Amino acid sequence: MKKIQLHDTLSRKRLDLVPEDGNTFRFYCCGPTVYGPAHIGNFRAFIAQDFLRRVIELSGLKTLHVRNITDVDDKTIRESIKSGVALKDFTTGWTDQFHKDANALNLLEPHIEPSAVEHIPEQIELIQNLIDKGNAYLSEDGSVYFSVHSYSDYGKLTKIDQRDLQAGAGETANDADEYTKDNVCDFVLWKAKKSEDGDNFWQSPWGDGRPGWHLECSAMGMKYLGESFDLHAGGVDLCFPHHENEIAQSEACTGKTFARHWFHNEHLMVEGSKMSKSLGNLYTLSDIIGRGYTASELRYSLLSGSYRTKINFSFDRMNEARINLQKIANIAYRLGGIDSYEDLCDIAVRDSIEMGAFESSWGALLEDLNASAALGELFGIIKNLEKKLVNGNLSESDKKICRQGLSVIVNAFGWILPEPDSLKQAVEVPEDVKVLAEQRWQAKCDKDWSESDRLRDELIALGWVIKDGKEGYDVESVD
RNA sequence: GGCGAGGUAGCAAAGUGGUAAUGCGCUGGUCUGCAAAACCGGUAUCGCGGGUUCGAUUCCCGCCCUCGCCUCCA
Repeated sequence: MKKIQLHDTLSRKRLDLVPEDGNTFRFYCCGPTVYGPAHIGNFRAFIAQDFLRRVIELSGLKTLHVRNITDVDDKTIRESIKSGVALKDFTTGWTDQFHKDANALNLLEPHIEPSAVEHIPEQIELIQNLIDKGNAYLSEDGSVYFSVHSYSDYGKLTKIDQRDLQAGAGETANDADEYTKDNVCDFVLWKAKKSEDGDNFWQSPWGDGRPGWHLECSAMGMKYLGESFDLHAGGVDLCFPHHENEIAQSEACTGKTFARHWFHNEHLMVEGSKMSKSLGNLYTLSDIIGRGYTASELRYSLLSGSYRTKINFSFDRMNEARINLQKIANIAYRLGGIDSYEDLCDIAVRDSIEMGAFESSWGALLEDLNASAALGELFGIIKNLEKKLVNGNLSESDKKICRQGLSVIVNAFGWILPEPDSLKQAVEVPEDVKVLAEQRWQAKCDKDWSESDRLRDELIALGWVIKDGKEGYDVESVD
């Protein structure tokens, strides 16, 4: 089977995705900061990562997927204190909520989901290492900073020139911290205890305090995936400074390449601008469901454009998702259903999966997860298949292969399909509706068109639509 | 100012040096008493101006516009 190709932010090239150990693809995703409900923009990132993982696994590779929970940082501490709940309880509540949403969106569970607050010893060790190597220094207030000057490759991910950093420093510096830094671009590894942090501090060789945000991902990534691993993922906004800093502190410490491949998804936009609380254009999964849409429809929407392109969220887009998912569900039903993800992965590990007519759609996914092209191919294939099914030109063995091919595509996108239309007719029709429908059919048979049309309008008003056939009719619920 | 993404039909969105997938919508047809549903078909010369080329939407140069990052952020 063809290799997966994926764009790499660091080299800015499309590269073959190959696990370093030739066996298991090890990757790290920056997880949620659990201080409130994740919004659908956050989920775009997690869905993109899930999509990547599914394609990798369906192509026959094993993965080791680590996604952290950020449960100690400025925001979690601030919000927990504001709500009067202990940090641990506060973050546990939002972590649970995140899991519920992730589950509804059919995200595969990461193999390891480390919590930052439970890895403080590892973070302290990393800091000590950096101090010993001369890459970090202690400031007067007991904080520890990473010295950007000490790492000559600083800025390689986002192509930042150190001179530019210094030039821009005067404008972007945080006044409160400025005097403690050799260079304003130095970033904090260990934050000295402050009164506003309440009880949320830990002991360290440099006094009480807490770890800096950038550090946790380096510490946990290296702990679970090794000093060098296959891929690191996150939203584009994390490129700088978060990932740039992760690279600096990790590589300064180990002298090895931190992540071999960088995967960044673009933002989700709403009404043409970035989703944010201040603009009031922020949606959570609950908001979407409250509007009558399903999590799967959201998932379809968020994957219907390239992960590297901004997507403008809209309810028109959600409606389109609904219609298309229904179309896919209908063909899936006619082919005999969808095979489970686990079964498909089992086959993929042993052998390449036969894609049959769906080869072109799958091929598009292997080329930098080209979802748009894959969907384009998919609908073309579906159209052909329907024609064959109608004409009875699809043999049982072809049908079986098609079912498998479609199953791979459906599972790669991770859609949970709705009931096919043909099963929806089984929905219980109320007696009075049945009576009206029967009366209409009679009127129609009697060629009493005005009465027939009147009864049909009446049924529509009740929310039922008549679909006439040659020998009879069906009654279906509108929507 | 620095870095980055993007401008393709009403909307969404791929793609390619040789006259542009796909989905929604719209529209014509078949079917129907008329509809609905279904099926068949139609629907763009690719931001603007130059250049390279036999030929550019696709390559190069300039310009305009949109958006993101540069402070926390998926």
